[in-house]
Amino acid sequence: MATAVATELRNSDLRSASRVFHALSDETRLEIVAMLTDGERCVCELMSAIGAAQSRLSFHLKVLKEAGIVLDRRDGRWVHYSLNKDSLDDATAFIKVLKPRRRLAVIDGACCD
Amino acid sequence: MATAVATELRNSDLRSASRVFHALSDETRLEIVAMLTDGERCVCELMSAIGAAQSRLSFHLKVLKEAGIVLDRRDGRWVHYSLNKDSLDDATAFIKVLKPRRRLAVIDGACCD
DNA sequence: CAGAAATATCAATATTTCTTGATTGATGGA
DNA sequence: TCCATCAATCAAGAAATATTGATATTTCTG
Repeated sequence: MATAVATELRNSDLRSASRVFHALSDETRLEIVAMLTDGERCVCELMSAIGAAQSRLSFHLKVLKEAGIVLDRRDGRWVHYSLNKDSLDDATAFIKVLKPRRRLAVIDGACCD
Repeated sequence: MATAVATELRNSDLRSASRVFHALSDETRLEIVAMLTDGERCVCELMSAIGAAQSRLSFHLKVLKEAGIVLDRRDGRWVHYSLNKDSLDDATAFIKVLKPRRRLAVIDGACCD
């Protein structure tokens, strides 16, 4: 039995939203995103700022990239990462859809029995 | 070396934010939250709507509750869950802090070399 | 061209999270 | 009180994620 909202949300929406939220669910990745708030950074800068091993950082950057949260740009030997503002807007929009709207259950009376 | 934003974000903020995002990172839990958008529901309703075993649902509700996303209310034999609007607002506010602000790296010139 | 630097990838392991089935606790009705 | 119902918890196993160290790839420099 689908609710109004459940009907609005396609499965693909759920999947991509959960991927974005998963990408934001790790403290290391949040630190990365916070650093990128000031502008793009290369991996080497993130490494020293965050104090994580290179392969570990690379792993987390990949998660963020696959979720669409960051973009990468190669410049010679360096790869610069930056935030994808749109993806954060999408996340915000998704949360907005999830907000309480009306209290049907209370209006309708008890659910059960 | 902390950025301006990193300075703004205390560790406890990162921890609670990652907990909230983790709670939203699972499709089953997003379905639950979507259902609760229409108002509070008891576990039995969620079970049939979502088609998940009781212990599985209970597990996910606990994750949501510990992240502060849902509230529970006992009513006789039933426990009703509802959304905590504030927590979703907090998540939105947190994402807002994470948005790109200016492009220091570009203004400053290359990071490396 | 050889070597170094920056980053990605891979394989192995560790850690965390999820699912399932069984048990337990609480509540209300006969 | 006894039983049924609703929901939380627990234990065990499965699955997904994360970490580490080693290796591969690309690009720059001498």
